[in-house]
Amino acid sequence: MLKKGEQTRDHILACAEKVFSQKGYYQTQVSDISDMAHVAKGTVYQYFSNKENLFVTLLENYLTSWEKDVELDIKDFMGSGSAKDYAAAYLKHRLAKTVSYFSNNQDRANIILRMSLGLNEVIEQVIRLFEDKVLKSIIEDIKIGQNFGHITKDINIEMTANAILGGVLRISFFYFVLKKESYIIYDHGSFTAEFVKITEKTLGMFLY
Amino acid sequence: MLKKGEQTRDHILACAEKVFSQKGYYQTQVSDISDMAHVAKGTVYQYFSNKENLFVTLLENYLTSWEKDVELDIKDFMGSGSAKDYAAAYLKHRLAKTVSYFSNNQDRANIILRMSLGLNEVIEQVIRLFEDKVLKSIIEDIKIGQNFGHITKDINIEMTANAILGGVLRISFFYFVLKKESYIIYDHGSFTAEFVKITEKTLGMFLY
Amino acid sequence: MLKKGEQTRDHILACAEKVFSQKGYYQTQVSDISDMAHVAKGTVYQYFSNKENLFVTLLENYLTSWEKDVELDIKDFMGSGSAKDYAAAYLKHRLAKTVSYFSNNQDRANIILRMSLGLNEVIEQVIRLFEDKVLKSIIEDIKIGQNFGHITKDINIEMTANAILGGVLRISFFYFVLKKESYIIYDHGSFTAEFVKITEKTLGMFLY
Amino acid sequence: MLKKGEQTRDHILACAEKVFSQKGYYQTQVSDISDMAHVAKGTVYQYFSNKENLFVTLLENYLTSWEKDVELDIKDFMGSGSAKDYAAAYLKHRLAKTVSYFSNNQDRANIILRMSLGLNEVIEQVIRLFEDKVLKSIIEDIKIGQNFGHITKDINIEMTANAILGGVLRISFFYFVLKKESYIIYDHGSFTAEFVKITEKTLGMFLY
DNA sequence: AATGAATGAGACTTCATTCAT
DNA sequence: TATGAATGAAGTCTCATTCAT
Repeated sequence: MLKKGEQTRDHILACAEKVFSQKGYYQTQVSDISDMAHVAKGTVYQYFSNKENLFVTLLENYLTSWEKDVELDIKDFMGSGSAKDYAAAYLKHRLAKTVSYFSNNQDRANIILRMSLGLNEVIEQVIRLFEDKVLKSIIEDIKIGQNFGHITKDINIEMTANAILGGVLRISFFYFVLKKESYIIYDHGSFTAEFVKITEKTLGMFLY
Repeated sequence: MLKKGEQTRDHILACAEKVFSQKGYYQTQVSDISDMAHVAKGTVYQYFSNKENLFVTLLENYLTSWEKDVELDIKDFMGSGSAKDYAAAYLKHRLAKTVSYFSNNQDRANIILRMSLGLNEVIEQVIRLFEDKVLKSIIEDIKIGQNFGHITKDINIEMTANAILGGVLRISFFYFVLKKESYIIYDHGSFTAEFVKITEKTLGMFLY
Repeated sequence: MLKKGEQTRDHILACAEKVFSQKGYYQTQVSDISDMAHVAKGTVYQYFSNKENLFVTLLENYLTSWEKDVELDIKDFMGSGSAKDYAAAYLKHRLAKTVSYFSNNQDRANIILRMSLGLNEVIEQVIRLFEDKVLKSIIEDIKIGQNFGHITKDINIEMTANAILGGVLRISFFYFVLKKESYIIYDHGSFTAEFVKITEKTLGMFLY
Repeated sequence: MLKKGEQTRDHILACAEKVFSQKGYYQTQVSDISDMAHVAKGTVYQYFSNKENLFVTLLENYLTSWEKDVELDIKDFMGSGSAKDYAAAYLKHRLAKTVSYFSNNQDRANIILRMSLGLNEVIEQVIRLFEDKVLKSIIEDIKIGQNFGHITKDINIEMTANAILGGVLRISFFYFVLKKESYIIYDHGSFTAEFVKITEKTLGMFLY
């Protein structure tokens, strides 16, 4: 069980997420957050050295939780056939998890995909860390795929990885932030399946 | 030849582009712009009702100039073979032009792809207009492709279009904003060719 | 006892009264007020949404305090003879109280009688409310006087009421704002008596 | 006939009167005036050293024109009976003329009665000059009346003069600025007659 | 651990005035 | 005589941050 202090901190963080997602970094005032959290402004400063630190804390949590989310859960793949099939399933898994990651928390999606860009150097650095991590994981996955033979070797890995990252981010933003209503028509499974199919084509998987 | 007033206005706009691109919207002060333009702060307000209006004017100009840039220039396609070939060339043309659009002016790329996001409702609306326009043009191009037969009909058009838009934006951002140095290794033609190739795969063009 | 916040607010209001009275609305800066109050500029904005609101708050307080001041205090009239005498005394009371109201606080007099006029629509409205209230109270008193028989019925009530209102305001302005030194020669009672005598004549009281 | 320059100057002055009357001194911008006059802002400064000077010029013109208006036009009184009657008629004449003065130009009335107060020391001084002049003329008229015997000697001249001045100003303001619609019900003659009747009572004329 | 009144640097914007044409 | 683009001092207001309680 969390101590009183921890609880307050987490509550402030949760409220900050909502407010930042709605208004953006510069347009939210610390008082918006403290108001929503029903604490005094000063209390926010007991847990976070300043507004930027509060925002960056959110972003860092996102990075951590994304890494945890896309980690392979080994039992998902037990007994899934040949090594090649295994590797393909692994890629799908990671793509699906990343999409899920955004669809599961739309404030988070909005902050990462829209609200964190071009703010200032400190924040920029953190968001870049996030994108780098995702980009590198895609690149790694592509290389694994090439080794296992379900992805051809004649592609521009970096550019393709960026194309896929762009696709993930844009589709997440489009369906989970901009057009929530149009996302409802999908069930989660078929939505992900569609997305994976598109990505497979971009990667040229199974085309031979 | 432009009148004095027009000249000043355009000069301010050009300086604003540079400053906004470097510092972002909220971090640039009107005085940064007037300083760079070597005019008094008040002069900025003779031409633009406020800071937001100045920024929005930039964005609106971008929309207009993108539309003009991707317009088909008929002589680019003269004697390009069958209708199907023609249509495919047309799609490539528009993709290539959009990528060029960003590579040709990096301040512009920086502003559109990074600095305009999540600022406030008015600005958001304009940037959304931009993205909408590009998205719609991709959707239209896909449909044309399907009619001409070089794009299969069994794809999720909206999601695919978003994947491609995401790819365009991310790749532009990555190579023209983030990693300028890594872009230099490409010549423009081969860069575009790579990009088009990836997109063709995403679209499943010529795969039958 | 007042809370800290209330105290500060009242203190700011008191200083604002002094400064507005000395310099007028547009010529006083918020910093003049905060300086005199020995608080930061921002503190003024904690209690008043803007400069206009601060000024209007003053004016509204004036309206309230005038109403309270001219309210009949019943013990002032106990045992004062016939109904007619009573009614006449009542009128005198209210005239005297209004004059006193201005003589008791010269900053207030200065603000109401000179500094609030022609400023802007919001402020104008409040000051008009004040004048309307006083005018209506005079009209009412005249009608009562006519019913009791000490004021003749053959007068133009509205114009007479305006003449009296103009007289009250001008005399207050002249003796309490412009020519304070010349007011000193009067004691308060004889000054008021003189004023009431003039007004009685304007009203044609007791002329038959 | 006026020269071109004189014409422009007068035209600016006329427009300034309208705008100052509508918006008040601080709320009107020099550009409001130049716009209405269809001249450039710079042109205003060819004829008036600054905004204040433009306003003061208006006020000074008012003073001059009032003096001219209330000057005795001797033929109005030819053969009007006894000296006493003559003197009484003279007083009425001046009161009536002053009321007419305001009713004839409502922008002027608005500026003098409302828009010139509490602005700044220079302007204050001019408006004070105006009021002083009118006050003195009333005082003088009262003394003449006392000499001729139609005004009693047992009145407080200064206070009475102020009461009358206040009445004139307030009634002018009320009927010519605030409640124009209610003034229309009067014909000018009967309106003035009512007003003079009230003033006579205030002065205690003919009460013996 | 929490409060919230107070701070004050600094942002945006206005507008009377100037001056080269 | 007229113009209107340019100026920049000065004003209002904001809001992240502090600190005594």
